[in-house]
Amino acid sequence: MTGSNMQNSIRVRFAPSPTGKLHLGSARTALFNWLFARGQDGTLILRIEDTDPERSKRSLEDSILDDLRWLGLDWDEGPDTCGAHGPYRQRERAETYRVHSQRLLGEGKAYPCYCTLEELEEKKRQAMAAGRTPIYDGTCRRLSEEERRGRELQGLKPAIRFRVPDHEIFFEDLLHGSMRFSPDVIGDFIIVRSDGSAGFNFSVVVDDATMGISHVIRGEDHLTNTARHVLLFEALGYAVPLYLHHSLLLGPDGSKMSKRHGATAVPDYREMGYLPQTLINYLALLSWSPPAEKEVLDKDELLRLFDIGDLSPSPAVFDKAKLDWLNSKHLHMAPLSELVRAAGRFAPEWSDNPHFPLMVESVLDNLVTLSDLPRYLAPFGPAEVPTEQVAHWVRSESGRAVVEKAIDILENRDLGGLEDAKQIIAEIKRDFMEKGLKAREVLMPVRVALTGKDKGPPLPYLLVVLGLEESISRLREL
RNA sequence: GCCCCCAUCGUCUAGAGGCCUAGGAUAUCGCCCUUUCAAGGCGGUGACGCGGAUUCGAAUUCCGCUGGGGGCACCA
Repeated sequence: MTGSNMQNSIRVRFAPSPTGKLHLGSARTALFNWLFARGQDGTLILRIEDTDPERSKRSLEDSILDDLRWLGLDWDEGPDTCGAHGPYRQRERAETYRVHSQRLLGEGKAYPCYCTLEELEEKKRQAMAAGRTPIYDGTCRRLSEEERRGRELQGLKPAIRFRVPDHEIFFEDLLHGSMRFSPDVIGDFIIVRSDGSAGFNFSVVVDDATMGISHVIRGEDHLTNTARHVLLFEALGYAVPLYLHHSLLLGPDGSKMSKRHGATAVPDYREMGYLPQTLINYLALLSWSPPAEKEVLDKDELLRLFDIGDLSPSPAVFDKAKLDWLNSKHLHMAPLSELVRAAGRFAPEWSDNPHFPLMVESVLDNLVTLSDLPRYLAPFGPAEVPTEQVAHWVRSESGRAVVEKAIDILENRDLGGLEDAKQIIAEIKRDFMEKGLKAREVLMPVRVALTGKDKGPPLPYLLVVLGLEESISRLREL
């Protein structure tokens, strides 16, 4: 990834965890960060939050990077680059976390906690039952040195908890304004697990601090976590970054979009035949609207118009119908060559045909996604036996006459390209329309004779792709 | 349960006290165009959650309620 050379102090990050494929909601977060960074000449950092050894998979990291590239969201520093603030995988940053946690321990801002998982579970259950906020009760907070030694001798491996100070927490959110949290609702939280690995809240803060992150742009599900983060920044003596929590992406039922809403991963949409520019455009339209009323935008236009401060604070429901509409728009905007390249895998049985670009062009108006291709391209295949409903077109007297005439014209003409074909069709049409037939009474018999169907691409395309010989032979077969 | 966020057509949104008998997009319905299917053009249906307060005047400000969402892990 090549980055901007005109970097200033604006540094933002996108920090996916490789526990699943790139989610649409994550992609939207990535897009907001990207638009902000690229629009401000800032630096975009890609950080892999793989601290959960159970669920993190390297193959998923690869697929996330792959999907980000497919979307055209590039980064300046990340696991695949050599940046000054690396490494960019949290699992490779253990030493940094260790140093920082030791510091907090040494300063008494954190303490070892020997409570077992079972004990904690029970405490939580009791708190819930009693109607209290299920936060840590502070059992290990005031353990004496002796008590600690005692537990160590028992062979207990402590986790490290942050000692939440007894003062209110304030921070500004760029979208939500002033936020205030009481320390009573927070409770000492784990910063290092008993296996020695850093917890999420801790590694995020240490990384944001040591990577020089200036703006943290993330989903609103992190809004309450931010209170903890601010506390950690302060305890560590680092400057608190600016925060912006954007709205969440919702499923049709109004809850946070998740697997049970169906396809939620970027690669799912890729496979369904949506274009990357569609996804980018659509994701940007959720919680944001362009100042002019033009909604179909490419990445350059987005970059020019988008202002992260204009984001709406209220959540947005993902609407596939509008995504479909947008995709058909982008299908029309994309250069044919690009489309043909992307279309190949959706219509492998056709992609080697020298007329493939023409075929794609002929059905463009019908497509919602590229996966619709085979269905609409079918008329280019072997002719079908006409069903009863369509057979009448070629059985009628005028229908037969039209077909005869078409054969006659085709036998005496060259068929070089689309223009020739258009002329041929026009000629057939002209002849019979002068005799009082309607256009459809002329062209439907030809269509049915050629394909056996009453639906399909414009006739000139059919002629060119089928070729003169094949066209004539199909007309004759009738 | 506690804490936090949010609240305009089904959906995405415009609207920062009078320009709003609330605008656009999508979806939906109808008409036109059309060799088919589409695409396109035109038009219709459709929303300020409720209650107070402030004000000459509130979708727009304030409070309460209701509703929805998120968080409260040795997940991220």
